[in-house]
Amino acid sequence: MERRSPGAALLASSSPEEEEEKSAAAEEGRHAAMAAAEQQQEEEDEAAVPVALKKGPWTTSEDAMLVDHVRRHGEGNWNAVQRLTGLLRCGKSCRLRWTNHLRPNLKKGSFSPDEELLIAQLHASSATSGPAWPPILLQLLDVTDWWCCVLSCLRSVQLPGRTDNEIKNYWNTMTKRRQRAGLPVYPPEVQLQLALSNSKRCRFDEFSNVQALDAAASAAGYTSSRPAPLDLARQLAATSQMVQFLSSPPPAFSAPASPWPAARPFARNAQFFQFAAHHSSAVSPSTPMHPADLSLGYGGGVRAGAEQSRLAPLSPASHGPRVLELPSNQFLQPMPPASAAAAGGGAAALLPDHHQHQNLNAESLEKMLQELHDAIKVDPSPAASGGGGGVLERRHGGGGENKSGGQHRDDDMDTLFDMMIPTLNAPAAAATTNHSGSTSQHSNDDQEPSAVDLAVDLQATGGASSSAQDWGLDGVCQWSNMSRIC
DNA sequence: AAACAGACCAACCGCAACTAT
DNA sequence: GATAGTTGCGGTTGGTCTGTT
Repeated sequence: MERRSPGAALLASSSPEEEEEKSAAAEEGRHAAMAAAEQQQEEEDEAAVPVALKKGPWTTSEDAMLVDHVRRHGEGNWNAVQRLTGLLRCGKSCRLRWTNHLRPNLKKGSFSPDEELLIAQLHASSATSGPAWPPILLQLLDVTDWWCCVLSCLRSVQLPGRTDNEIKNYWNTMTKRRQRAGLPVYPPEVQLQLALSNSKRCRFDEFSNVQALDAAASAAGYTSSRPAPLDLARQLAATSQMVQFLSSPPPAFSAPASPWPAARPFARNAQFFQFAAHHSSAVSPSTPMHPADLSLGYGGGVRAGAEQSRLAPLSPASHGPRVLELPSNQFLQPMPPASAAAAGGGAAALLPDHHQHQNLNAESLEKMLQELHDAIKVDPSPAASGGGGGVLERRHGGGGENKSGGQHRDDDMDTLFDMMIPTLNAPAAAATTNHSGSTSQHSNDDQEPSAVDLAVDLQATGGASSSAQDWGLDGVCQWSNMSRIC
């Protein structure tokens, strides 16, 4: 039951001729709109009467005006839309319309089993850690928010093209349905995840009891149409690659003080990686944000000490032609390989070759990650560690010395590697266990992967998100995927 | 065929957090 | 530090579609 909005139809791909016609029509409409807007502005100035903003469903012409506005000015500053285009919609409504319907690379249609499971996992973690769908691994590992942000890179590709609203609606509907049916909201593997989040010091072999989980899944009413369970284990395995890479060589690793507040970690993360052109708050490639800067921004909004503690550019390529941030590069603007790699984050590095996007240069990605690793080895400045110890210190009792926070970070990292490294050291056996167990339970399931390799099987971790068409749009890596989970 | 209920989804609202001035 | 503007998130509502009776 897929219903396409007028806006979706507006953005649907078509022939070049049609595109030209559309473009011309849009241009014409834009001029008319601009003229109307100017006239309206004059009238408003004269009358000084507040304009009655329109509510309710959007029309195609309104969509066209909004799309054209974003095409010209980029995302952000939504309240200017009404002023610049004459669109009788409040900025909030414009943002919502763009985000949920007009934005390119939106994924419509029903959720796949992979996505459903991921949503359950993400929701389960948010149930224990607060709002904003935090990374599931944060609760499992209790690592610093810095790591939270790194791991968010992985999560960002899990549900590409899905909007908050879409996920929210799905979740509300699904939970209502399941509760009405007397079934548990979370699938068994997510319940296990919740249990493990309490124990924290879980080990990989705790994930290997696939048959028991599948039995529980059947008992709980989850059908065999979903993929093999324990994708969480694969996520952990895939994530551990990222973690291990970033932390190599492990003894020298030193994570900076937690730079971001616990809430909305991913918004911060997106800012960290995006390049600015329009948005005032974005980070330009020539002025990369050091975590310490951000830590100073925590609470006080100050970026003192930025000059002496600048993070080296993630990649030399990031000095290349300036690319627009989110809204603009979605309009098929080329992206430097390193930028594309950054957009892909660690997850892209974990993609099997046949799943990697053509623009994702493995070497540049590796280089970027190495630079990132080097950057996070930089000791946080006193100001940063003192003022921005922030989340970590609060998590561990708050107000502690920097040294104390560092010790906690060490503990966190011990926990992290204690869990992660065995995943890498013994992936084959575990994969075999997982695979065989799953196959026995899902022998009729066409979605069962033909070969399970914990070290590289990101397809399982990201579900449908790992396909090339989901990751890229006509050769452009989807930066919007970095801004949120959907 | 009509009426009804449930599901789905777009849109709005209120609040909180963040940022710039 | 105060304030206004901007943005994001979660809850909620109302319209539309679909399946059932």
